[in-house]
Amino acid sequence: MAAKRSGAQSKRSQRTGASLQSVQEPRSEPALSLERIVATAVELLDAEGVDGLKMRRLADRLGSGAMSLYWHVDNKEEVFDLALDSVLEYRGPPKMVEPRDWRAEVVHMLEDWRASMLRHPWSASLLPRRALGPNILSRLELLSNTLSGAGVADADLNVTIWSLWNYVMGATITRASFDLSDDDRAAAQQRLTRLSEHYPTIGTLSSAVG
Amino acid sequence: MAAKRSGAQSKRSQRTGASLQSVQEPRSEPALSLERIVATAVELLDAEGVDGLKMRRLADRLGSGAMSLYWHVDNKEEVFDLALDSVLEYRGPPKMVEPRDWRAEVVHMLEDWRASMLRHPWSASLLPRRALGPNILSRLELLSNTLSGAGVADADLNVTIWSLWNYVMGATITRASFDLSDDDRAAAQQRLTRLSEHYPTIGTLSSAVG
DNA sequence: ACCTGAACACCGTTCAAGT
DNA sequence: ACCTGAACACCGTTCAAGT
Repeated sequence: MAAKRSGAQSKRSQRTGASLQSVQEPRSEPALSLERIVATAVELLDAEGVDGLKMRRLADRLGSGAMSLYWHVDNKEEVFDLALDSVLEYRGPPKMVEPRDWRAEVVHMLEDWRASMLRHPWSASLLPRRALGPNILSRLELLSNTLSGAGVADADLNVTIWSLWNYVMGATITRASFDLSDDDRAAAQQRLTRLSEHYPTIGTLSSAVG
Repeated sequence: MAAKRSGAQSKRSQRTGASLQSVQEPRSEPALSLERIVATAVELLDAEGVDGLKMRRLADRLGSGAMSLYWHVDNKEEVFDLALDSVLEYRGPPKMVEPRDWRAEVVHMLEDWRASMLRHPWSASLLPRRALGPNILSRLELLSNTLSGAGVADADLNVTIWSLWNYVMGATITRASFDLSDDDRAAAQQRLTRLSEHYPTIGTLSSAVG
């Protein structure tokens, strides 16, 4: 996903005095691009969570000045939206199955969707609060078309789609937030067991959420 | 919910010079208390959403200095946790039904839970990311006990509870985020219909989410 | 015990400017 | 077209102090 086309001018090479902390950025950075910004934002979100994404930190990782981002992007919210949608891209079902089985196709897309969100735990809790990007809209469109082709009446499409949406979100969002960070997870676990004295039955609840 | 016991000393009455913007705070404020802080935080969250809760703004509403909050509360996160849990309090099923029907009891608690979250749309998206407070733990405990009493084997309790949890969350979280703010809602609606050209079927999706 | 203002560190973003 | 640092507004929180 990282752009690698042209070599960068590395205008800041003259700045390197002692190059103490330049271990993080080994070579001259490629030019800034929306693609690279989004990919790096996803990395940062994976590593540090939603609160870890700061414009300056993102710029640092990209080896650029903090303000350079604002030429490619309007504001931080747009970074969130782009990172979120980029993670939800759907490449379609495996080519193996040619006999178009609508049920298998729906299940595959939904399971892939859930897997994508679990791979990037911040995305699940972000998704309901942000506008729907093109990739998630594509998934909904595919779902809609497949169900429609399978014979679901137009009048029922709405409820069907939102039911599936709700099902996947419900089966994912709690599970994903358990994976948010090891610290939180450990703390939550500890808190649960500590409170098990006051809430006897609940104390035995494992974290097998999904 | 607002504490009303003792009159406050109103030490800042001597400060009022022209009292231009004192329309918002009609009388001498009651003393600060955790109860009052949490109740006001909920008000603020209802009115302005998650991003609208700032310590200074909260203090303003309470008619106190910004730093006074920090005597009652460790940090902003604790305010979130307390506000969230306060909104999830369960007062139990109506007294009418004496013949303890476990199914009715479970359904009532879950529907009440969902209704509570929809009444405070910020709470649904906050719940999966925060530690479980005493009120939500009480609900889980009640659920656990009721199901157990109804004959659900201990080995199945875990899966049962989390399935119900996931179902309620799925049925609530998307719906709640539609109610987050009228601005967002309108923008999302407009965005959906604008994008309906590229995604023909999706464009007809109404917001009848839940 | 309870409250306060000044001050600090940090962060998103504007702006005027550089190439 | 693309990038930059200085500067501003804002926010959470520390601290030393008041009553």
